[in-house]
Amino acid sequence: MSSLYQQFFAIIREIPSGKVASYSQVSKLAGLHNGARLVGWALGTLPENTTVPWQRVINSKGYLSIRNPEFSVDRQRDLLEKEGITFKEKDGLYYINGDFWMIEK
DNA sequence: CGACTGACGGTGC
DNA sequence: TGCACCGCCAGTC
Repeated sequence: MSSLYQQFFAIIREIPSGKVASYSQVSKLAGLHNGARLVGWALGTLPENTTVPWQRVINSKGYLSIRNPEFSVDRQRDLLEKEGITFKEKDGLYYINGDFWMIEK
């Protein structure tokens, strides 16, 4: 595990319930100019039973773009709805309203 | 060791 | 408005 992982995970753990952050925002907080892909890759290495709130990290458009079967979109949406976040649906894709960003875009 | 890839994003056309 | 291209860093082949 490189310290970069720890950076990402530490930041993600600080996202409050009911709020979300984008991959880009997380990477910037970790000191990278644009490490969005890295954040996604790092999250993909998490075990299924991780304590990291991975569901609170989404892409900058507000869409859930997860593809990993261990962490499906349905599961992510379910977890976030339990935290009070509401979704809209379009063409089979789910996206948030825009009032749930931990950091303004 | 080089090329490719990834839960992405910004820029440019 | 939508799409193609490039960059970000680490891991794998």
